Amino acid sequence: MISRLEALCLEKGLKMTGQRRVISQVLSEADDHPDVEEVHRRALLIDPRISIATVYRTMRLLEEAQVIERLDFGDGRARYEEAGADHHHHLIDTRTGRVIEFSCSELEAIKERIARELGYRIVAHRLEIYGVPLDEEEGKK
Amino acid sequence: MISRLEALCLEKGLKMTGQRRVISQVLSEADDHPDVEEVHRRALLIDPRISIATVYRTMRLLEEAQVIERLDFGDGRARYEEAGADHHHHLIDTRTGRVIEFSCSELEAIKERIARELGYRIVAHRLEIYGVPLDEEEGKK
DNA sequence: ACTAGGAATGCGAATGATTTTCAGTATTAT
DNA sequence: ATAATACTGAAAATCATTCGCATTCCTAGT
Repeated sequence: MISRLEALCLEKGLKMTGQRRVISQVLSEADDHPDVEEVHRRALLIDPRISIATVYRTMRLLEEAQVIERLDFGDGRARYEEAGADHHHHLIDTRTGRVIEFSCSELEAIKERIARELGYRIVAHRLEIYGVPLDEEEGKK
Repeated sequence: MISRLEALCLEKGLKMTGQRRVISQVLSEADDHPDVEEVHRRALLIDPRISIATVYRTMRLLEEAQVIERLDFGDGRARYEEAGADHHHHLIDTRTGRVIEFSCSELEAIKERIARELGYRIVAHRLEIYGVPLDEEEGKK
């Protein structure tokens, strides 16, 4: 069967190879924000002959085709998620690395307004909040 | 004379060496967002015997001491700015790389609210908008 | 189906930013 | 001043990512 991302790739006219199919499947099934090594690890479970170089190449390809989005949580490696319709942002738990997604239409509106006031059209943007759980804070007292 | 950042370092009890003084001066005088190589280049004009390794070490030291802030505009190298009192964000011109700073108290309030709703206390956050000038858009028509 | 030809892959080497190692030097408290 | 300790320069080491090249795999054309 065809994974969600594979279908998207076909729509965009990308040549589909065995390894791209596997990587598309991995990314379709992911509900987190894996880095390249993690994608490779998961891909190897499906087909053990995929090289990390191919994963890097494919991630770049998919990013350029806007099928996935590259994220950066400041830890030195790129993370990825499916390029969604909904504009959301990330709250990163600095203790555990857990990532919570959220979205806020007010935020979007304010951003648009700020860009317009500065004379710009937004081509991309990102908001990340790094935080620690409130309940753990209490625990420390 | 003592540069603004050098004073800050002294306050924080950092040992002040010749090269740290030079780097502090460079950073105090900068009104842009230089990367490590650029800081090194400017430092060399003041004292030609400063090594890039020392610049890297000092930038990290100053970042940890919260004297400067590390930025990341997605081009693979770290940028820095003086850690300011005012919470501002960056709009990056994707055509020229120019960086415009802006701040918005509404944004701050919304972010705080979102974090609280998710059960977190903010320890850091960042918002970057990447855009192209509106007037250049018109020119293309 | 069958084949040509241009992509895609795998491997290892190359890159670019950053960190570390280590021997020598400078800084600060005494 | 002096000792103890931290800092520096230079080069080697790392880490994530990209590239070069020989081989293999798709896709279009027949």
